[in-house]
Amino acid sequence: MLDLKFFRENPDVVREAIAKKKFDCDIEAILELDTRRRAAVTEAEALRSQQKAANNEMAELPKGSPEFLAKVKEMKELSSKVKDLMAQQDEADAAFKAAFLTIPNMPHESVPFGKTEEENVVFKTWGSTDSISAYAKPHYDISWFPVLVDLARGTKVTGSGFPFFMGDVARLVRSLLQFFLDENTAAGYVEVMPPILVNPESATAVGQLPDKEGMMYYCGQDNYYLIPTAETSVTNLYRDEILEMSQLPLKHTAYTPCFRREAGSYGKEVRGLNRVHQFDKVELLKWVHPGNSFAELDSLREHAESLLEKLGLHYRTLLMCTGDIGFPHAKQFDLEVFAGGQKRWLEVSSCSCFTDFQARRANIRFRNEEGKLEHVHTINGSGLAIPRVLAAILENNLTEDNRVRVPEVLQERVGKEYIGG
RNA sequence: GGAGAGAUGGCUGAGUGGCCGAAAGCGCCCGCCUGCUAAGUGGGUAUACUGUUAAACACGGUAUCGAGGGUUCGAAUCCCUCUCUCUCCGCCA
Repeated sequence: MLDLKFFRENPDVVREAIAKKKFDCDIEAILELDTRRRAAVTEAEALRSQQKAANNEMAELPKGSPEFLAKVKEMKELSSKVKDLMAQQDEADAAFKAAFLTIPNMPHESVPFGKTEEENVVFKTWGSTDSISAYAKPHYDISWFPVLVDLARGTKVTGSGFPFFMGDVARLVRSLLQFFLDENTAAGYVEVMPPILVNPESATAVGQLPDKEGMMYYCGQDNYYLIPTAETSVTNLYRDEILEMSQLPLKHTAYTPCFRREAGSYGKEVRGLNRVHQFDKVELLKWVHPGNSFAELDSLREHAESLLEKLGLHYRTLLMCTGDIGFPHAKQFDLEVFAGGQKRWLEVSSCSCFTDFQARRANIRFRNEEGKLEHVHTINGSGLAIPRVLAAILENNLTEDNRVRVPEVLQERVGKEYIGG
């Protein structure tokens, strides 16, 4: 969420900033709710103050004395008034808070203006189609693909979009995860294995509730959500805590399965590994000093990019335009790998800076140079998401004899130079 | 799942209806003192919201003793519900 004072004092700035995003949000109505809430607070507290003063007087009076009894009678009336006003205050408070939480983060000034994904800016391209095998084909068209990535049986066991990875592909997946974690650890990110179910408070803190309610799987019996990304649980690791400035930047990496309902998506876009409901991802997260956040975003992005480079995968980095960045995001880069068989770019990482938007919701602060409490800035990005990286490897490295050459950096872990065929 | 105990400020830990935002100790900060890191001594030491204000690190108010409800003129203190922690039993990968 935004800084309340800033919002109140600069509604025009906020209105203008979020108008560039695709989210609807009635600033006027929210300002109104704020005014109403403050009036309610002032009124209730004035009366409450009166009540407290009277109570202190009563404490001095002898218990059963006539004065005491008279006071009790008098106070009864005030007491019920206080109760009413407090209830009104609570109601006004709740209404305001709920509305305030629907305001998205403001895009950073370095974010290009644009209405749709068409207007994202290609920030960087690495490699070329020269690296792609002449025999490349869409991964789902490789003859042995249905055997080693068994979507049919996954559908039987769970539902569509829950693949079984088999044999050498399973091993390749595991190797990728280990490779990413090892690289991230070497870059100073401390490994974490978090819970993959979270409570609603955690989902709210990162901005997934109420924005993306329908995207998450929900365990109603216990009121838990399955995480759509490790960000959801790991960002909450330090919720309601005060960090030491000397700890910043705090860096973590986490492997988790991720669950996304992706309701309503069908067709070519979702064939094979392009979009599944459960997938594995390694995430990178940072908690940083507000002064460095955008430089820290760049270094995180560059690290994520280095992973693709080490795998030898042709990719591009998009600087997302205002109309395509997410609800809690101030700035966002997407990394897209080129799948040479499908001849499509597939998103494998999204690296974002949330400024203090999440930290405010999650109440993550640090003591700054002046000893005052301040919210940290949070940054995260995938490093990386498995299925589409896997898809690109399968497509781009397909050989004449229908096998797939394992990227060199993984060959030792996989124990083979070629798989499939 | 069953039985019992508990949850208080950065930490330890008092406090069973009013004068308790909360004793005391520790820690931390500021000052004094002492010819050197120690001891002693005086003071200070939460956060959020809100009002006054041009604005405040200024002054005032309210809230916060696990969470939510209730009783009462008044709740850290009494009652109910929930959550979590610990101990014992059962069950189980």
